[in-house]
Amino acid sequence: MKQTQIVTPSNGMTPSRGPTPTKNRILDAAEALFMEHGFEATSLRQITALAEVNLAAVSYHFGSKEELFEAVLTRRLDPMNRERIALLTRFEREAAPEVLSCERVLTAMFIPALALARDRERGGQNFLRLLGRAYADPAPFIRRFLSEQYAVMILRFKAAFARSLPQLPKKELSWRLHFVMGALSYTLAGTDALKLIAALSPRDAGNDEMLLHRLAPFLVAGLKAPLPDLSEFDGGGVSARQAGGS
Amino acid sequence: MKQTQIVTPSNGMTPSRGPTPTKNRILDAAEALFMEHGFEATSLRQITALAEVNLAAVSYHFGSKEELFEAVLTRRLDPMNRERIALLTRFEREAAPEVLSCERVLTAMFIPALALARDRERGGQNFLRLLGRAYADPAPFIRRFLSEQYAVMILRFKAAFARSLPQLPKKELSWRLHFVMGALSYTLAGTDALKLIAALSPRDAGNDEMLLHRLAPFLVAGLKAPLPDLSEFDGGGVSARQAGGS
DNA sequence: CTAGCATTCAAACAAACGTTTAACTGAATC
DNA sequence: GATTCAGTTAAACGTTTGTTTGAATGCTAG
Repeated sequence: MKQTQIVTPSNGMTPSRGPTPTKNRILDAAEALFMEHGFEATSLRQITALAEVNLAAVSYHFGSKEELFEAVLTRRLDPMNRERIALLTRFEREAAPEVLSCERVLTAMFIPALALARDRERGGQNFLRLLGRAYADPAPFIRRFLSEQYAVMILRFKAAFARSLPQLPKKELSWRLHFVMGALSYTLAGTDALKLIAALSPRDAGNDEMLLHRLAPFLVAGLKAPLPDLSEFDGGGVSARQAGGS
Repeated sequence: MKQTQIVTPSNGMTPSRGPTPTKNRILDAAEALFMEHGFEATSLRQITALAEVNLAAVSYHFGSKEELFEAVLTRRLDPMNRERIALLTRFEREAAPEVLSCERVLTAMFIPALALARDRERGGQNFLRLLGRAYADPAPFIRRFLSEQYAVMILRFKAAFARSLPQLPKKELSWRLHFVMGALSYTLAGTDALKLIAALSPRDAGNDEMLLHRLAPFLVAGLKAPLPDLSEFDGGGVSARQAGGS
């Protein structure tokens, strides 16, 4: 039926006669519009109009609007997370037998995101905002998709962080990683939101590179923070113990 | 035409014959549904069905779907931000002539949010998630509304933070406040997202109180972090150096 | 009683939605 | 030259959307 995968004849035989592969035109348009208006607020007609393809092409190539959305995310997310893991592995190998520092682990998370943000040619800047938005979206299919996409990477990095912060209980680390992801995705999502707080020079806003370099020390300090006093929670009912672990 | 303000006869004259003021029923239903599905994905028909009122009542009482959304936010946000400012002022008065500590300023931000999270009777828990979602929404009318709602409070707190962190340049403080708001709203928005990272006991998830007590030390440490090395940005070149670390 | 007024209601509005259909294209395969 | 099949197309599918209308309702005041 569908699912044919365009051939992309990178060798010489067929001189790539097609104007542009429809599938990619749709993905590019969808990425731009999903980024700007979100999933629900973007219609397939807007997408196909911008992509200059037929409306039915979406159903044909992707099946549904939801599957299109997943394809838009996968296209960039999958390589980025793969890079993150590869980078972390390389860092660990280079540092061996020393344990990786917390900063270094965070760096392995940031560099691929940074590279994507810089890759203006292929949507970069905008895509990270789309991702940040997806993180806050409660739609079940988005949540399911994201946790599947991120599960491997998160577990890998959680283990690395645990090694570099041995004094931190497992549960506390989980929370702090959550905060890290929060600040990161919110920061990436909210170019507009910046104006809420800051009197920033126009040069600064939209400069994701500098942004992430400012974010990193903030997060590292947070990760290394002393443990919170949760005594008031132990006193009460079912005892929210703080995971003796270490 | 509209805008009549229900009388709420709290005294004895008319024994409150109306079953429930329509306006509040709509607000409650809208809050619950906007929280769960977001603004675009929630229809007025879902709202009026849940509220058990006529469809046209929304247009009559609020004018439009967008104005209803703003009313839902205002109802809780306005008092909360007023409380925040009042609390900060009280703290400052009590501490005078000493400067307020960074923790203390953050506490003034958190306590009203915490109180709202606890107020289960009036939507609390769910509302904070709705708010976190709104923060990530790029819809112009939402962005405009939020910055109007927050402008006063943010400026007030920014000044307070500046006093308690005198060594921090203004611009750096702006960024860090942005990160703080990011971690906060993402954390409040993402009860579901928690499961992405953590192996948390069911008791823990959804316990916003403990959550904020874990978040506070994380953010204080971030606010107090040493300044980042931004020398590479002064240089001018794009230079993808990989963040010295370790 | 009557007039005024705020509120509710069922019904309808045009517009836009995601998805499906069936006809058609054009190049490759036998 | 007929067949096959991935790809494209215009048109229509049945829903659902936010908003508007005009008549009904019930209370308050003159």
